[in-house]
Amino acid sequence: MPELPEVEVTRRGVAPFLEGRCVTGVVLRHSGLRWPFPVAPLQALAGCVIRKTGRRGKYLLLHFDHGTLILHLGMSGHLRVLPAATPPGKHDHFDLLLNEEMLRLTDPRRFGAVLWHDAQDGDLENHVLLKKLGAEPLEPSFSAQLLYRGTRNRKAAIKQVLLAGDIVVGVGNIYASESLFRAGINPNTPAHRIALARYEKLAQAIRETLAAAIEQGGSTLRDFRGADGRAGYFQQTYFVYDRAEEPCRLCGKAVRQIRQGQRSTFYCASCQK
DNA sequence: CACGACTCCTGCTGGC
DNA sequence: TGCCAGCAGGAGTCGT
Repeated sequence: MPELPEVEVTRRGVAPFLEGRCVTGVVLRHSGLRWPFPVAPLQALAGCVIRKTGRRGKYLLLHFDHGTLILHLGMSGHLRVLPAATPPGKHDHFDLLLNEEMLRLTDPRRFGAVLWHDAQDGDLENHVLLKKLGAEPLEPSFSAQLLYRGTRNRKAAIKQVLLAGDIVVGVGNIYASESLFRAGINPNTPAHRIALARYEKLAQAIRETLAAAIEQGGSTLRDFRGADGRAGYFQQTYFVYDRAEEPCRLCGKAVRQIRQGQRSTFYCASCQK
């Protein structure tokens, strides 16, 4: 399930094949994913050059002179660069043609998105889906202070606040559990009751968790081009995620699984207070 | 505003 | 062996 590290690794994997390349057409095999495809703007991309790739939270951005293509992988989506003649599979919903190659979006569960932001509609940062997003966790704007100040009136559990994405983006269900474990914070703790010193540990834990995941994903970069790779996912070793009843890697006590807002959370009651 | 429930979708797992 | 309920999950939307 793509979280920020997977999305960033995807961006790095496909960027060399996209930046500076001219779009020769698009193919749509479905009316849309989470939202209907923006058919007219997509068709108008033929002849336009992809200037640069980017990322905001879990949104992948392809910048053109006249606007930006916004891609989201949902929880089952992945992108690959393939020969243009590659026959489509059942869940291949969108191709961006680039002469003899193409960028293909596959998404079995169709939680993903393909959207267009026109430069005439103002700054990309003001796009309805992007403007409420919190800080980028791997950029200097993210800090313990930001977490602390942002949570003074938040009584919800810290795990829930991290997932909400309005203070910091890109911390999905897996990395929320992992980061809270590394910081030694119980996921049930009301966010406004956590002191600045503990947010220092959490901010550092989030940075380290995400950076380590991106580094691990680096080995899959070449898989984003070609038909035989499994681009988009990479297996990792987790401290607590998906390890219910297994021994904590630090203290050996059984990892607990609880439900928070219809989502599974994993933690060690002994190491996280 | 803050927050929790609900929702979209398909593939996989477990129970019978 | 087959069937089906339940679960997984990002994040927008809606009701409170």
